[in-house]
Amino acid sequence: MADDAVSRKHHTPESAAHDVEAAVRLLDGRWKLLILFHLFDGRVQRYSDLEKLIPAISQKMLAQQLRQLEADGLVARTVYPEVPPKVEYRLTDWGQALCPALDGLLLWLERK
Amino acid sequence: MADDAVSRKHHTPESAAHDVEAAVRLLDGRWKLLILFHLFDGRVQRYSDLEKLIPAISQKMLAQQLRQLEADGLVARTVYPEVPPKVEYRLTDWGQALCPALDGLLLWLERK
DNA sequence: CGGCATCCTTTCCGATACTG
DNA sequence: CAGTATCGGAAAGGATGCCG
Repeated sequence: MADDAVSRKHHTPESAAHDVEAAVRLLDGRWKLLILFHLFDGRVQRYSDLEKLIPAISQKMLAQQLRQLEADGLVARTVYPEVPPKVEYRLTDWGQALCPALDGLLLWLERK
Repeated sequence: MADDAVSRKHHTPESAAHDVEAAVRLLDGRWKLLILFHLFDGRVQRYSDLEKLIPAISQKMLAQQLRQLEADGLVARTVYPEVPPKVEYRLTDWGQALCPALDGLLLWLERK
């Protein structure tokens, strides 16, 4: 058996393409990568912090992209029941683990 | 100054996001990953082979996605001046080098 | 065989206004 | 402060027909 850390799912061209597409779809959307890279250093950011860090984004898109990242399990959202409201965003462990994978893409791009 | 294989471009959140977006855009398009994974094993495929391998794709999209992959340097196109025409597609070295980077994304996805 | 041109539908996204 | 609601334009993508 020895079916441990080394074992990998078997992929056909179709299944590999399907799975990579699923991964890419998680990153798709005009602003998601920008948001992620502002969280990769482990910082926790408030909604208004992200608005300042990404000046060109509209509130609609910021909220929408954050909702999707949260629904997909990359970002965690914490609401503090205060007045005025305070909401913080940070990466999940899994979201943080995306960083080296994206670095692989950067290395590939630099190789061009 | 020992500025060799270890040296890396310095990235801000903006530049890293911008570069990864550029990489993702090369893969974006409903069918590109499917096409790439049918070429990753080193096989050379004719236009009509790809049509058979990806039955759901329209001719318009197959041609368009192949043009973009070619323009972006991932795929090489060879035309044989015969009647009837014969056109073959294969990965460039750089295109082939994308495979391990995508595998990193697969590993990340499997980790979920 | 290996396309390109055209039309049409769908999805994405920016701008703006409003709210607990 | 942290969103939601609505509108309209732009862009991606599917269906179909024609061509060297």
